[in-house]
Amino acid sequence: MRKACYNSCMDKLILIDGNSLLNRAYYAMSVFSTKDGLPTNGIFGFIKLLFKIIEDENPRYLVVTFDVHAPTFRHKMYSGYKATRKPMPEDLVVQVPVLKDLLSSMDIRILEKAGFEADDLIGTIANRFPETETLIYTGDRDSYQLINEHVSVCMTKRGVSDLERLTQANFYEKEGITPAQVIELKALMGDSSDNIPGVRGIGPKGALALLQQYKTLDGVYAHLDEIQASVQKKLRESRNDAYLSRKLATIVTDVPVELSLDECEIRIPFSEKAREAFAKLEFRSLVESNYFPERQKTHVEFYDCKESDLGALTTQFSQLKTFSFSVEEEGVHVSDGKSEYLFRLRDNFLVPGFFLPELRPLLQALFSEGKKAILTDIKATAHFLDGVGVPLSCDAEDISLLRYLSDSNLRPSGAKELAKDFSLPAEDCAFALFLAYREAAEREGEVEKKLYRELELPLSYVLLDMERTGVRVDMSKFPVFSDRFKGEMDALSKKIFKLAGVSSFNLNSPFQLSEILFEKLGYSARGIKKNIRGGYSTSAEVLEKLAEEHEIARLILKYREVQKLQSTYVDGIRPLAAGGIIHTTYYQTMTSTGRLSSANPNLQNIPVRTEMGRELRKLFIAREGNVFVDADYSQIELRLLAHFSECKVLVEAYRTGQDIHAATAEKIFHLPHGEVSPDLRRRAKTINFGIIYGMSAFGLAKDLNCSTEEAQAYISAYFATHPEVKAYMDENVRKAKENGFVTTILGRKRFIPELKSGNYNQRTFGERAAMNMPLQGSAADIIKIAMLRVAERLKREKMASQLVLQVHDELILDTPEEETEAAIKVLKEEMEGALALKVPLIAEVSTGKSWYDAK
DNA sequence: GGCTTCACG
DNA sequence: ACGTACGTGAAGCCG
Repeated sequence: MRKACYNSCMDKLILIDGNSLLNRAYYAMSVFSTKDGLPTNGIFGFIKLLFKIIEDENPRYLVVTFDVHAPTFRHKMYSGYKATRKPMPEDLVVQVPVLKDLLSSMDIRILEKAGFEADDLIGTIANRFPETETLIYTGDRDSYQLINEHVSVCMTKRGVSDLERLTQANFYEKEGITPAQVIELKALMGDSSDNIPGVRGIGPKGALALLQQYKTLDGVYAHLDEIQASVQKKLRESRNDAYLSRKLATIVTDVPVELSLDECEIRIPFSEKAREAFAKLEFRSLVESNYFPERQKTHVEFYDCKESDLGALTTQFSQLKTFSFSVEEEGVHVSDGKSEYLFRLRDNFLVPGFFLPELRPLLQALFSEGKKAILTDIKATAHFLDGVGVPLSCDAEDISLLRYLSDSNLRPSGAKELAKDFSLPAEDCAFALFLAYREAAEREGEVEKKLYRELELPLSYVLLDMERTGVRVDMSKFPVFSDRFKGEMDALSKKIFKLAGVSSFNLNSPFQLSEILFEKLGYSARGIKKNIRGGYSTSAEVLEKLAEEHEIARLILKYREVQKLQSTYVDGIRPLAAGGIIHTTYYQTMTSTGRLSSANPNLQNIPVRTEMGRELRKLFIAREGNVFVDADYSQIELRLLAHFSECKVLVEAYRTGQDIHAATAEKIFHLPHGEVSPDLRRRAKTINFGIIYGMSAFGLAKDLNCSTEEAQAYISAYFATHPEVKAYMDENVRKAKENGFVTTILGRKRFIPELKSGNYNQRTFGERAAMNMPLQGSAADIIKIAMLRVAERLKREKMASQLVLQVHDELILDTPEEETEAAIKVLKEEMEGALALKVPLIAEVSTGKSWYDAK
């Protein structure tokens, strides 16, 4: 909400490039529309951003500019003009007039003028009120030239929420030129998206170098003779273009428009007319916000549980059908969609069991059968209720899951943050859940709704059971491991210090270690990596190179391994194993691909690759009289690659049950069948992994410890023998660039805003993510289906086996011994039958008394 | 709190 | 010409 603004606060003017921000908002939101089919995602995103700007900046004045679609004055001057900008998609075009009407209804000043770009209008206004602090919101870097002591630019980066603020103070530091040099730069380098030719043959690098030396275009041409011959030639040939470009790039700051500051003043709350316009667009959640006078009032009532009579409220709540509920530090929030009730905790802090007995009848009334609870996190709420001894017997909706399915890049947010999103005060966080649910219900597409209702929501209950059940650990083994590891570390560190010729140093400090290795001992290895702060890297990769010659590096590697096992897996896990059972938390909304993650402790990264580490799996044991039944999908991501790409070689190999890595080796190394050496098979395996990750020659080379050229040859050979895979990957990237997102086999979406980045690294990262996500995410989809099927079937067949672990492609049951055969059957059948692909899905099952044995 | 390192799929 | 595999969580150091 607009904060009170006193004497210290200067009147601020916000200038918004309407087309630019609408465009960003459109691509940042998933597609949704009103019940009449009018798409509104761009408008919605724009308004959210507008509200955020108002909240963050508290401006007194605000103007939104729009382009009128006609060739503009500046562009017309250049005869070669033709639009190279991507045309607006049709379902965004229709949103433009609607947005303008909406802004008008809010009494927000709109500025547009035929023949002038939004840029020019913004420049004109920024120029006109030099007394006023002015902030320009745009995605157009041309606007940088407008920066001065009273004008700053907020640049939209990826999506819309990420903004970079450029001011006179920080501009040079960030961009390497002054704002005034922006047009000089463009004059030299040009801009294809704006049809500014620039100097043919000079790019960003060259232009920057010239400007650093000669400051301006005039300066460059005044010193032509000093400039290196090849560049000089280009400059001479393109002189006219350069000066024309400079003109084209210069924003007009004297457009004839009439505008006074008074007309730009924003008035909050907005009018009744605006409220109706919002309602018409079905932005019901926003209608309820403080921006409108008619917002349903929420009554916040405080109860000290000790002193209040909760009986009347309990009766009142027991009549409710739907309610929202959130546990916060200061207390428990409940809303009926009209009011907010806060059950404040003594000392404003949640101490389990401290106040709760008094609240139990009320909670029982709320969570009883037949009701519906709107929550941010069903699992967390259920665990909370477990602590009070109240069962969660009613239906529940989970806002976190809904948000996650609408955009897997969103970080999980609690009720308090949702309240902020809706411009509500934090006390109204339960009420915010109502709004969030309504909004999600209004706007999610059918695919998201199905994924929510049929996959993630039921899965959350399966995960809840897994977390409640927990995994048994053998407490007696902790000291055994601890003693062994401590002894080992002692011996290793003594030897290391001796070889280093020092009495001691902190082996766990990469900095101290690098000093010893690279300065005191003066070692160096080919391609020693520097880390960000310029220091030497001591990563395993570097140490392994060093280890070829130096005993000390071998010992340090060993020390590192043992130290990791001790600190993370013994000392880290032991305190979480109170009572001999570990209850990990599975996060269902943490990853951008759809995978689960596990924390406190993380049970998805228990060592397995080295024998010493793998021994730790002896800590995890089945319950008394039980065994673990453990099944993992065999190469599920590669099988999905075969499925999606329909690559003949891959499909054939999987249908006939071949050793896939050996088969790959035969193809790319042109070997006769059955003559693959273990080493070549290993290489092929690495290449197969590389394919899944959107491999680069460099990355593959690093992993194979070979030259980049050699790695590139492998990649070329792979794509030559698997052309459909190449086509599939290219198609993934193409679609991702076109739509802004990629999808899994079930339609789960991941937006990849990095693909639109001007930064090469970000963009190629986006491309790799676009290749990987459909595979990793589809594998996640499939094991989630399998988990639902396994849980359901165990229940249906009244078995006592319990799901206890999920490790991405692996499921583990804790099974009574006499049930072992049945459990194997259930696990294998439900995993393999989870989804029918063009190649078989295979789950490999093993059993054992401990996780170590179940391999 | 950011960086480095390293455990897993 | 330029840095690079995809996705996580946890521990320890250092400012």
